[in-house]
Amino acid sequence: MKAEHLIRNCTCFNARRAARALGQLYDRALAPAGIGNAQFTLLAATRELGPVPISRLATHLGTDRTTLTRNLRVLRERSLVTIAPGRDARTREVSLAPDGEAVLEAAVPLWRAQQTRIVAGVGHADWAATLDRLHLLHRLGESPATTEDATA
Amino acid sequence: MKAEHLIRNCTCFNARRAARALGQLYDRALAPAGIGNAQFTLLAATRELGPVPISRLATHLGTDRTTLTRNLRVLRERSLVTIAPGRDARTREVSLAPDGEAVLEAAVPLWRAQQTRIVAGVGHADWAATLDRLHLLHRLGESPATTEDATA
DNA sequence: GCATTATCAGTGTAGTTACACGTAATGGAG
DNA sequence: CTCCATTACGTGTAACTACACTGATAATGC
Repeated sequence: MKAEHLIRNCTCFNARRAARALGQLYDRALAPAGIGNAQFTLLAATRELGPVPISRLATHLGTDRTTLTRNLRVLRERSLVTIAPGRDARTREVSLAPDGEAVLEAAVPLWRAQQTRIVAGVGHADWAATLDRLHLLHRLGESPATTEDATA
Repeated sequence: MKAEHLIRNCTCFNARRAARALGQLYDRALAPAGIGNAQFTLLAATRELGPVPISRLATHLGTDRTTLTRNLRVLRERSLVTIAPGRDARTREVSLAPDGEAVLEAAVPLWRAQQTRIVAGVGHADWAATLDRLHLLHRLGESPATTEDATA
């Protein structure tokens, strides 16, 4: 951990750089469907979770709630999702609109092709392990404390 | 790869979610120094590379060149970096300003503490492997083709 | 019932990110 | 020396991201 190679070893920098590169890659793959990787994720999650309150969606996706509010606005303006008040008057529930279903159907094969290329690039065996690492990093970020250093 | 758990297996989504979580974690750790993780990276890279043209910095950090232009503007307005024309009149070279040195010096211990927590959380042995995975993902994103599928 | 607390959501503000496009300077080919 | 491809850079536009703050509704305690 010499000061000279600080960023080369920074977990945060490397994770974010990898995420940027993958984001661009998936964005280009999904371009024919007219959506980016973030929107794809949002549409897919909405389809999976059915009518779902925004906060629950945010928790599920690991994004800030207010970020989701704005990201949903873009999809809503394109009629890809609908947002309606829930039974609890505080909540607003997100649903996949017909146009959103169509776009998602067009996007899934494009996503699958790109995903397959990545899995092949990493190698099938290593890919599962890679996904596990990403899950672990996410979990470490979510639970900031982990106060017991586990004598590591 | 059932359609139901599409995002759960998406390499892009998981990488970006992990990056978001780590970004927030490092942001909070660096807050006392008055900078975020992206700015920390930028300052550290500038110190390492000395007076450096923007494009070279962009290549080095894996960010878009135009993104760097704007991110540098923020640091420049805070007098953390200086930007001067290079010998080649097309280039503009970035240098770490005195204030930037001070901020960076204050930030490094904060960074190191957070970095250590992450390394401990992942486990020393696994951490190196994790970093390798992130490097690989970055590389896969950078070279989109990798045309030879290696019979995978 | 009423006050307090907790939950859900939006806005103001600001930083990060990248594509499409345009501009200026360099370096060769002729 | 001139023309042209290449290189380096900025701007317009738009999306993604999150914190601090605010308002509205629900749930709980008395």
